[in-house]
Amino acid sequence: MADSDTGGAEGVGAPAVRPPTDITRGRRPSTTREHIARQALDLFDRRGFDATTVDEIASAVGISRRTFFRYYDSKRDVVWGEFDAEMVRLRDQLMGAPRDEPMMEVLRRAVVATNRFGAGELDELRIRMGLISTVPALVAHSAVRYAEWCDVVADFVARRVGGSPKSLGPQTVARAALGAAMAAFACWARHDSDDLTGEVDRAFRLLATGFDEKPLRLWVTGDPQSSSSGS
Amino acid sequence: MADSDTGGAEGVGAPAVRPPTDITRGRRPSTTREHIARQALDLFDRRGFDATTVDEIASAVGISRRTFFRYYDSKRDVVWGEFDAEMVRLRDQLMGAPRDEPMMEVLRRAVVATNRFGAGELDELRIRMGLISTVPALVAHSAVRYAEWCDVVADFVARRVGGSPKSLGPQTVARAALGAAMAAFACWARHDSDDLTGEVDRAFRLLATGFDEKPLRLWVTGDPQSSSSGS
DNA sequence: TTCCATTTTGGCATTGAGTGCTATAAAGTC
DNA sequence: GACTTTATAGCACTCAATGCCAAAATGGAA
Repeated sequence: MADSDTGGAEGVGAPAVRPPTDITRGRRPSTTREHIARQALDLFDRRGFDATTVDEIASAVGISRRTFFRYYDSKRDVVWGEFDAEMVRLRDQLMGAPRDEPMMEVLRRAVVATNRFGAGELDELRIRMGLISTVPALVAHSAVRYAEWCDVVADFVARRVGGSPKSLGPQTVARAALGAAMAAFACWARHDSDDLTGEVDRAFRLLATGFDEKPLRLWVTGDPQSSSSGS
Repeated sequence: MADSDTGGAEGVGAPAVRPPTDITRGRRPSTTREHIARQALDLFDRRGFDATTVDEIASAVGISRRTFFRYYDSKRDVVWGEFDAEMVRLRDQLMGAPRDEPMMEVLRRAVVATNRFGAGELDELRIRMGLISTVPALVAHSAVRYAEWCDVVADFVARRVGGSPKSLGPQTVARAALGAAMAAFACWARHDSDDLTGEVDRAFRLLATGFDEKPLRLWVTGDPQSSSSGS
């Protein structure tokens, strides 16, 4: 009550910062999540994630340690950035697909679509993905951050094949799909394949064939050091 | 430098405890990993993982906090128990399979085989699996603990289809397979399906068909509460 | 201008995990 | 009994994360 509501069901990672409307009352925030993320990623990239303390990040941004934790719930969360927003897109993509399109095809196209990024974002994204797939603390945290992603996929699968989203079928599809996506991300972040969506597409095509060994063209693609082009 | 090495490349989870042979020199250990695990799991089960401090575990066992960390690298590692030993079995199963047997069939049988447990172990295993798949800190840690599992599978796949174990194909199979296994574990730990290997088998059969929607018999199995029969 | 409500910030204290160092206790050997 | 080996306990320390409260900053109202 006593609140000029305008919707604003957006404050997932930003607790009190970023009010729903642009009313400017009270003290203005001294920084932004984006600014903090840029400074932090720069430190992570140069000194390493574990070797960078929250105090150093806060000091680089020009805020106190306590304020840092008002913008991000943890040091790890900085690396994920605005990941939550992408989940809405994934759900829309999955639920908006025609019923007669095969399930795994919908899934593949949805994941590919939600992972298209502009050329300007790719450098920072590669740093993020590289950290997520190599630093143990972040590899660990990814399981928690991607849990909601799994829920979205499991809901979609449950609608298609029936049963509860918690039952074996939907859960297996969701977690296997997550594995495929993470494999694509990690491979893209490792070497310099500039084609992130291509890697995702290939991973999901492999998944949808049940990893059949016969179509070798699906297997010999993303291997930069061995295959010398051709074939 | 200045270090009398004796080999001993076995100390993964048990740093100084448990020497390779049974020579009894020096002070004898005052407890065992198993004893600590039992006490800790009991506390986790009753009070919750996060609400249980290492001090409480140590006090329950009758050792000091510092000694606890000589038996386990972290509080989370207690829940995994002797997980490392199973990895050797998995590798043996995978590498010992005949070349003409289909890859995904070998994988399914290997994972099923390494997850057979005696009736006496199932109660504790369910507690472990329940914690691993529900407590956020453990869900997170699972990504790190299962990384080696993924490496074993990726090595196996790379031998079959060629290329580096780090390339997209093997990585995708490995991570998707891990997802399938985790889904089976979680479903088994949730409800009271006493058939753990059955769940694993079903998950890997789904995976090997590329999650084809048509064979409905694969999808409608593990769904205890809903499924009022009829579509 | 002064007071007030609102919102962000910063400092302080606290908890808890995890690590390094050192002294001590227990066991066998000479 | 002296010596070596091994495990333990205790202490100090770092760092992430949280709760609490006072102070600062901003706009609006009296």
